[in-house]
Amino acid sequence: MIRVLVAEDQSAVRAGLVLILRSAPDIEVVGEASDGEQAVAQARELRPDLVLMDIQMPRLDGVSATRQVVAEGLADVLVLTTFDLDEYVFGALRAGASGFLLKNTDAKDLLEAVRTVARGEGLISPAVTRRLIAEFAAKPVREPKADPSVLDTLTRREREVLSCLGEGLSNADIATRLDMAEATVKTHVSRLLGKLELRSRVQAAVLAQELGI
Amino acid sequence: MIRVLVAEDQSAVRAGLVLILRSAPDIEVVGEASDGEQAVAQARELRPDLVLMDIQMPRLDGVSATRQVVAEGLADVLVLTTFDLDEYVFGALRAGASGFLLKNTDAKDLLEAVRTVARGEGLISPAVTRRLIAEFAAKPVREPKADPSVLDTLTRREREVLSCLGEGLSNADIATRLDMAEATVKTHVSRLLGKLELRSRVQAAVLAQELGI
DNA sequence: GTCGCGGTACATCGAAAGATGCAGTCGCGG
DNA sequence: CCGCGACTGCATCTTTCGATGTACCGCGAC
Repeated sequence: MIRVLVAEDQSAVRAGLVLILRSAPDIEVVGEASDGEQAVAQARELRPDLVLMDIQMPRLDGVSATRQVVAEGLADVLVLTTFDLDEYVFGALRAGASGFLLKNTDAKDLLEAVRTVARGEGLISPAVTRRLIAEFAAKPVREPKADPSVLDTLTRREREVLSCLGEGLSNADIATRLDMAEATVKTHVSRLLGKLELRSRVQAAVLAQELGI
Repeated sequence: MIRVLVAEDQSAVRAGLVLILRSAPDIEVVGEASDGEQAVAQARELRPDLVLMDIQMPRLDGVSATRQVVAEGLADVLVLTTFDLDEYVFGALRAGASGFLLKNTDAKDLLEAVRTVARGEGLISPAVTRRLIAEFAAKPVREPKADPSVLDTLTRREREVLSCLGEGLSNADIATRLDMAEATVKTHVSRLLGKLELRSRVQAAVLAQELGI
């Protein structure tokens, strides 16, 4: 039995969804929420297998609610919306949603989608999939030249300094932020340059950038 | 009528696919190819609506063939493979495939997939979708803060110097590469720092990185 | 022409960065 | 306990950087 929580602010739509879900023998609607905060609260309380989440909701929007539910590991989230705006799609997926459906999906497909996500798989409306693919393909390939393993040779302090270098801070700035003498900052800079085989803080900053620090 | 080209090196599998496709009244198999080069050639010749493309093929693999077909705008490509290796999936999608199916997909879903892609939408096997989402979500958000327009205020020489800064070169290094006195390099650095409202070459280097220079 | 202006170029000088030596503090095995 | 090594911290000294003033050239406006 798949335990589902329905989060949708328009009661008419919510009733329709619940009706559809109840029609399936293997699906149980364990709760309903009419805004994002309720959705998160009920997810904590009821521990459903899956949350059917609308995006447009008062108090806490669906994307934020999704982020929270996923972050706490409460349930998988299947996002449901009327509009397939890129902003919504990508926002929801980044927030950790397992699926993204448009509301024009018919009852049969909705049930199938719920089962698919409950199986731990992912699902996206075909109309949206193409744009997701396009977005994905457009992503620059993560240059693997920046090897995170070299960071292992650095001490914690050195990593902190490196991070600051990545922001373009001067030694004095770093000294203030990390609360140490400028001379000490220089020591750390010098040491990490040696370990990373770099010749100046500029190269260190570039490296920090590539490593996403 | 959806005109389909089937590209698959194993003749038994290919026969099976053709059989399934022919069973649909709205789908027509206009050609078959047993390797990647044939697939591209036939796509050029026959101009199908869609190419059903296997990944493992001799002479030219499916990903490369897909890239070529898409680049020439010949047809949409639906990739079909036995293994859902990340390498295949991401490679195929980057190459411009509109869909990605596993071979364990049943006949009904295969036909539906063909129709979906032919409609201009996208389609991905549920088993693969979740990983695609994960991969997508993991991508760092491309910070748009780096505004290429600020570069317009720089002179050619200053842009050249900025580019060198992005590589982490010292003033002496830059002087050598651009064949000018170190003092001159300093002038340019100083000027571009002013124009870009930066406080050190380190920040300039970081900016150059973000701008992909 | 010649005046102004933007781009390029160089020299000087104070400020910052980087190398180096050294000291205090942990934690660990002998 | 003691020695040892790794980490952190600071001070001194040389190198590099960056701001500033100046000069030359090419080009369009006057």
